Amino acid sequence: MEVFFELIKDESSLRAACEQLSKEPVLGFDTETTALDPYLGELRLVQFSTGKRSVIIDLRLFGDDPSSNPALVPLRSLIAAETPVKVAHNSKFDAKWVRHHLGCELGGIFDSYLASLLIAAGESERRHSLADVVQFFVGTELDKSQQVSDWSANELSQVQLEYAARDAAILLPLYSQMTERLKADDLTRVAELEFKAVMPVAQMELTGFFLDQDRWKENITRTKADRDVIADELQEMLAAGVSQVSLFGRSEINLDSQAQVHDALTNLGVPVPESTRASQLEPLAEGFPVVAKLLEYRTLQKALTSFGENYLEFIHPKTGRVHSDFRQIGAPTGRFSCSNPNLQQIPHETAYRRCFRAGDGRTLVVADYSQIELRILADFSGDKNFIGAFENGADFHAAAAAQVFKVKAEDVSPDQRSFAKRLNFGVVYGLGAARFAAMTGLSQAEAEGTLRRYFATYPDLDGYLRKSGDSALRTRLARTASGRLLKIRFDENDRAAAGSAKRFGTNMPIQGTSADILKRALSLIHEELRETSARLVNIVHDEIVLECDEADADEISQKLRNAMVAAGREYIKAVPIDVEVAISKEWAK
DNA sequence: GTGAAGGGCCAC
DNA sequence: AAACGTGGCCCTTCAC
Repeated sequence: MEVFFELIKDESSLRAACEQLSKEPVLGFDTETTALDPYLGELRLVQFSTGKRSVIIDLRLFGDDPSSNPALVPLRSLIAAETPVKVAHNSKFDAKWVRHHLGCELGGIFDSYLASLLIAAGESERRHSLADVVQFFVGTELDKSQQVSDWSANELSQVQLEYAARDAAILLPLYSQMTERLKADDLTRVAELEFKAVMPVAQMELTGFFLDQDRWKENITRTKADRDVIADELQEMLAAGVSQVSLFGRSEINLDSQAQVHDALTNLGVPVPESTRASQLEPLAEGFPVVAKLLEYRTLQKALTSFGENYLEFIHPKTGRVHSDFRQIGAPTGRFSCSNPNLQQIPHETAYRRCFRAGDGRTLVVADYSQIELRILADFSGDKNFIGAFENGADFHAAAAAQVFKVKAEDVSPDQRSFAKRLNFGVVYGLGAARFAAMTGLSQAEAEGTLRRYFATYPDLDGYLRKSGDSALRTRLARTASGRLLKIRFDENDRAAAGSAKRFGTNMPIQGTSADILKRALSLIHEELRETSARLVNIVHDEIVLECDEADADEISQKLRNAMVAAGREYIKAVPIDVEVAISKEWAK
């Protein structure tokens, strides 16, 4: 593929080129950088393409700090503008570099990577690299061999420039194919929702979250000491079952080995179930102190291995903060995933959460949706009683218990509330009587009775869940409120697979609508707080954490709440949206 | 040494 | 007859 390109080296040709480009409705957009981390590398090239012609800007020729060079004003305006639309593949990457090195936002995003994920609708075997997506939608081969070439060389080779030009150019035919496909699959609305969330996420990754090293290390030291004591005691207890085989005193077993622990427990006469997971062992803990000790060890060991030194390695040498990778379509439901490190699985205990805190003179604003998935379920089902429980005061689970067990609100027993709560959460996932019995200690018959009673109280909820599951099985499709699509694949001869597919198909619209709402909130917040001291630092499915100047905290928290409620109302009409907001120096409530 | 699978457990 | 959804990441085990 021959691509004509112009290499921009000076201010006047840049101004002329930007003027021309700004008249286009759509541009391919790409960057070349000397590293993957915007804090550690140079933004070397910025490329635009109309498809026929590409423009390559060599930023090395515009000074050491492009963000303060007035010659780049036309470039920044073009990049930040909502039109032309900028088609980019994984635009979060380019947005971070542009934000950090040019000091402007990337406006008018059409992201071919996110679009590809939406169209794939959960088909996990599909790949989404630019080359894969171009192959799939345009039908041409794309050579990516220059992607890892040396973009820090003083003189870029003709081959490199042609690669840069072509990568931007291919995005135009890709755009026209993908927009058609998005329309055909009724995915335009959710695509727009995703594209508007890119910039907030890019900014969040750049900002990072401050992790207090000293506090974190105190945790490690304390946990290590506790773990060592427990490990010794556990070895001692387990040795009773295996000591005969060793001539050299006590034989150590590997406490982290499933198989060895299982054998040792069996030798001690413990009736170990097939699995030694905590939920299986818990009933044995009372009768067998060694089992209790093992569970104690596991908790401490988990804390040390998953939430220990490893997190400290992620503190950035330049910023002193943790910059995780957030994938905005991390799950086929549309939920985010987070890694390196995962900030969505920090233990709830204060000892851990308080390590994530605001910088000096700053404070955190922590907001989360109250029972958002249950509200979505209430709205979707239209069940009058279920909706009513949200309107009957603050304690939803108690209100539900009163309805299910037909008692006055003030007469709800702790057990009744607990049953109702477990059912409320469980029904979203397709909880069955056996599991409910196992988790509550009820007999199978009692569990079945309680489930029946629950669904008798909420007949339209029952009806909705049945209809939703049946439809998922029949059509093999599910959608969220924004139109996000899931294709469900299963072998219909495999009953377990069909059951699993049915539960997934039922759950996806609920979980996915929650993700829709969060993403909508992100873009509203981004707009609303653009000129303020507030920065997004973390998101956890139904929770948003901002950091701002202490003086602004009240105002920011108001705006955050308003944006989150407004986002919820766009999708949920029949049930009030409730957001809890806290202002705190630490990420602990 | 490396990588995949399986078990386990943290979050929502 | 079925067995509660989504992720990331740790460790062990086993194959290459």
